[in-house]
Amino acid sequence: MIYPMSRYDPSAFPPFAVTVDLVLLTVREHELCALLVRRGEPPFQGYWALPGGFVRPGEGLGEAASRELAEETGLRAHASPGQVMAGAHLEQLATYGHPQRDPRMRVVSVAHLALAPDLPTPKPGGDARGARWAPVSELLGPGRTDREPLAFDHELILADGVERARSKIEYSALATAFCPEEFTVGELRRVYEAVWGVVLDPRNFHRKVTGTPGFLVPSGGTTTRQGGRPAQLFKAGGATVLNPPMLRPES
Amino acid sequence: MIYPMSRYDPSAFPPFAVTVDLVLLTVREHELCALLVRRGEPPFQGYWALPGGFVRPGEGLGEAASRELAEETGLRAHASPGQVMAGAHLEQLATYGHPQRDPRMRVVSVAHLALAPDLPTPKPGGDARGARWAPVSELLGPGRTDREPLAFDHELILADGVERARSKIEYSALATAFCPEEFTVGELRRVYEAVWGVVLDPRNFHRKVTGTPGFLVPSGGTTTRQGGRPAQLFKAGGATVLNPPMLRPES
DNA sequence: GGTGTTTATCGTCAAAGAGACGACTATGAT
DNA sequence: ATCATAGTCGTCTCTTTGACGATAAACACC
Repeated sequence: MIYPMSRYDPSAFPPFAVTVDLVLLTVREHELCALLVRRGEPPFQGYWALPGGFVRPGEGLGEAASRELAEETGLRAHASPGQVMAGAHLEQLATYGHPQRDPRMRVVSVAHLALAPDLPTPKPGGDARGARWAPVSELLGPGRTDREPLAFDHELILADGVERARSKIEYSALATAFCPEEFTVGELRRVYEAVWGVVLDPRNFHRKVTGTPGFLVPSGGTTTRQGGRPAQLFKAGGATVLNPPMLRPES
Repeated sequence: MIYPMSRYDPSAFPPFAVTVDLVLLTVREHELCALLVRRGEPPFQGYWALPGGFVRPGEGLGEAASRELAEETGLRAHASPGQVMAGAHLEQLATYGHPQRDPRMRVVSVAHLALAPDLPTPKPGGDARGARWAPVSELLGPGRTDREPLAFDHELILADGVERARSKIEYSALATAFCPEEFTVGELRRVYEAVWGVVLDPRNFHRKVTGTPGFLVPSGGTTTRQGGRPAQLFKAGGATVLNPPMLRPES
C-alpha cells in the first residue's frame, strides 16, 4: 500500500485549473478554416490561439464549450451526444494536461470540436480581441517552418481536431454541419473536397450521397447560385452514421 | 466585455480535482469483461467502481493512466498515440465533468480505455481492495433493473468505453490487443465475436484478416490448443488502420 | 485401426459497391 | 447562337462481400 489514506479525499490533492478550448472549423472559399483569437495577455501575448476559457464552478464541460461557442460566433449548439442544432455541431475532442503546458500553473484543457457553416461575418464579433479564420493548410502544412506558432499546445489540439473532422465525415453525416440548412449535392461535395484536400468525381459522389438512405432529404426547391444548371436543394436527413461509409480516396 | 480582467489568470478560478479512470477490458471465456474494484471509502462505499485515482502534480494524464494500469494489473503501456506495448493498449477515452458527479467537490475525470489480453490472475493483485472481472453484458445489459449500480457515473463511462472498443476494432488492428503475443486466426475471430456479441463466418473471417496487408504476420509455428486441426500462429503486424475495415454484421 | 467430432483452410458463386467515364440537361455569359 | 459551367443519369468493369461446399489435420472414443 503505497498510497496515503487520503487517496479518496479530493481536497487532499493539489488543485488544477480546467479550461475548454474550441477547435471551430468551417469551410470558406473551398478551404478548411479554423477560428483563431489573438491573445491579449501573457503568456503568449500577441500569439494566435484557439478560443477558450475557464470552466465555471457550476458548469458542465459541454456547457462551457457551448457557451464559448456562442460567445465567439453567436451559434447555438448542444454538446450532448454530437447533436446538431442551429447549424453547429459540437462534440468533445480530447483533453490535454501536460504538466508544463501552461507556464503559470497546472491547467487541464478539455478541447471540443465544433463544425459550423460559413458564417456571415468574416471576423466574428462579440469580443474586443482580434479574431480570424485561418486556413488550416497555413497552420499545419508540413515544412512551413516560417509560420508563427500558436499559443500553448494549440497546434497539437488543432491537428487532432482536424484529423477527427477528416475521419468523422467518412462514416457519419457530419459534413452537413458545414453546410447551410439547405444545400446542393455539389456544395456538399465541395465540403468533402475542402476537408480532405482531394477532388472527387461529381457523378459518383452524387450517386453515393443520394443513394445513402437518411443522409439527404430533398427540400423541394432548386438553386442556381453556383452557376450552371439549377441544382436540387437538400436538407440533412436524420441519419447520423453512414453505412457504408464515404471512402476517402487513398493518397 | 462580460469577463473580468482575470479571465486569463488561472489562480483566480476555482480549483478542480482531476482524476483518471480506467475502462480496462479483456476477453475471458468468450465474454467481454471489465475490471472493477470495490470502493472502501465513502462516497459509494462498498460499490463497484472503475479503477482510477488522482492525477499527481507533476504527472501527465496519460502517465497517470499508465501508472494506474500498472498498479492494477502489472501491465506496462504507453498512452502516447495508442501505442501497444507489453500486451496492453491504452488510449484516452473522454472526460467527464458534470458538476455534481462527485458529491464532495468538483472532480473532472479523464477516462482512459485499456485493452489487455486475458490475464493469468483472475483477480489482479497489488491492491488490498477487492477486484474482479465483470462481464460487460451483466453490467450494461438492457432491462437489468436488478443489478447493483456502479459508483459515480461509471456506468456511463463504461458504456462509452465499450462502444469505443466495439467501433474501434472495426477499422483498426486493435483487436490484437486482446490476444497474447502469438495467436491464431480462430482466437482473433473469437475476440471479435465476444466484443461484438455476434457469430462470424470462420471462412470469410479467415480470408479477410489474412488478406489485409499488415494486419497479421505469420510467426512460423502452429498450435492445437483449441482442439481440431492445428492452426497457424500469427503476431500482430505493423498496420494500425484497416482499409477496408472489418464489417460488423448489421443486427 | 476406424469413426466421429472439432477446428482450420481453401474455393466457388452471386450480389453489392466503387471507380472510371460517356452522355445529356439546364442555366448564365458572350 | 454559341460556349462555359454545373448537375444528373447510365454503363461498364473490377473488387469486395456474404453464403456456403469441400477438404485437411488433429483428438476422442469404440
